[in-house]
Amino acid sequence: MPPHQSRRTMIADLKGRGPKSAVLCGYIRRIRQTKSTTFVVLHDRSGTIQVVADPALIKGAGLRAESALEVEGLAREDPRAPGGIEFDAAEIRVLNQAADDLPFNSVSRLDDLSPELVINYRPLAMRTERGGAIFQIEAALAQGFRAALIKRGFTEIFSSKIVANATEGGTNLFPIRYFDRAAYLAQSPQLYKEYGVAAFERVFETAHVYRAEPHASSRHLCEYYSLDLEMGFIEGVRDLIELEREILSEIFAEIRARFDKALALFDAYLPELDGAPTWTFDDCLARLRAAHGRDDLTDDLDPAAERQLCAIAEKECGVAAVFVTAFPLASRPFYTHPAADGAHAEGFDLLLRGVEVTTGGKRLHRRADLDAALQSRGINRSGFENHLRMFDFGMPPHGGLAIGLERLTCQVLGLKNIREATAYPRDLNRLQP
RNA sequence: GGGGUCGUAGUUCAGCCCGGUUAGAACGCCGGCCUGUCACGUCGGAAGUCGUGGGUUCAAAUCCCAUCGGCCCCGCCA
Repeated sequence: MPPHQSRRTMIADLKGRGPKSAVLCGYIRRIRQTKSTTFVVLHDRSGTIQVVADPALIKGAGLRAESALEVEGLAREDPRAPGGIEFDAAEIRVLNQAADDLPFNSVSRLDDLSPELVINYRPLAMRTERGGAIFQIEAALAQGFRAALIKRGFTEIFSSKIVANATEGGTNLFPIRYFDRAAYLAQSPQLYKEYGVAAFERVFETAHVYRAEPHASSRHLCEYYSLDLEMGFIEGVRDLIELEREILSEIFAEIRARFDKALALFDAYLPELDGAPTWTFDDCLARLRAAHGRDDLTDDLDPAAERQLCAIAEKECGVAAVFVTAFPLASRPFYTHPAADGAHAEGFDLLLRGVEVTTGGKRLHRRADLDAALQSRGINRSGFENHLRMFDFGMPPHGGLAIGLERLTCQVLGLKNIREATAYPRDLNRLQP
């Protein structure tokens, strides 16, 4: 432990230890004054405690919520204190005074504030119980993804986010200047994941990806965090669906256990995905026609259909999630492996609680097939020569999937806007903080 | 990108339709009082270029036009 921390005791370590003199460091959550006593609710990363101080001790110190303090004193049990333990302050040092015009504080309800304000003051918002839990749970989801895959023999890769070509389609990339050449921010690690398969069979990457689509919606960002995996020697899309079922169930179980208390602050939903059905795109259309009389969908689902399908799945199978397979091939990227009928894709989406959180599928693994796919889509093959070469050394049959981390966090916690699960969102208008 | 809606103290809002005294409230902030609070209570105070620019009018937070921004829905996707 570094010397400057050696005197400090974490608040959580005071519980059940009897009277103990200590130095606490933390933030003020609340101040309550009476004539004889001032109560300061002090919070550190481990917990919260009521500090009891003589008014003379803090007279003129101008204590305010959110200020950073160091408090020296004695912890003791007291039935009058919240939590049964409190801290008698002998000395209080203000390490940094908070401003007197903060728009909210760490005990505010973020729901009562404008979303914009919450983003502009993100670190302060994260100091609230609920606002902090969102990002701790998001971190746990990403960490759970990595742990589940490492356990299954996947190797983590770190691909460049500066690329020369589009991987999915050419219209939605952010162009950047790379010295005297044109380059783009990567919209997906797709091609690099496939190279990873050629080397390691199973790889994953978690990183930001960039989409220059000027959409204004509650579930899109120009920069989002993608949980990506790719695996070799698969037989079909079922291998991928079963893998995702397993790892998500595993991650959700871990989060239910670890964030037991925090989850109560949300409309949380972390189901076992064993029961989630797998329906083909045509099955879905039939169900939507039967349940909602819809006959307006042809090549893709719309947001209303995604909500309706999850509701149907919940009713039929008890889980508000659906794996949708066999989308029409034309709506999928060039590297998509067709299903046996040639018209549909050997791919899938996972709809969770009404929103698409995953897209995955089997990829073309033979150079000639990729070449033909590029040609039939009218994509200029000259930029892909180097890419196609990577398929010349025994690229196995393979496939993979990508989960949008912020979307997953939203769906799991019942958040309404993806910006709630994005610390520093990038959208059409926002570039700061 | 299309449609809808909103922008007034630090914050959340009322006022706008039907233009007219010093633009209000709650919370927060500052100060006083209060034998231990725990959303403490209580008394007082400070705090607003009414998003921005233009127009109509004797007079604009209020009406008109433009512009910028927020939120919701759609398109598209993770």
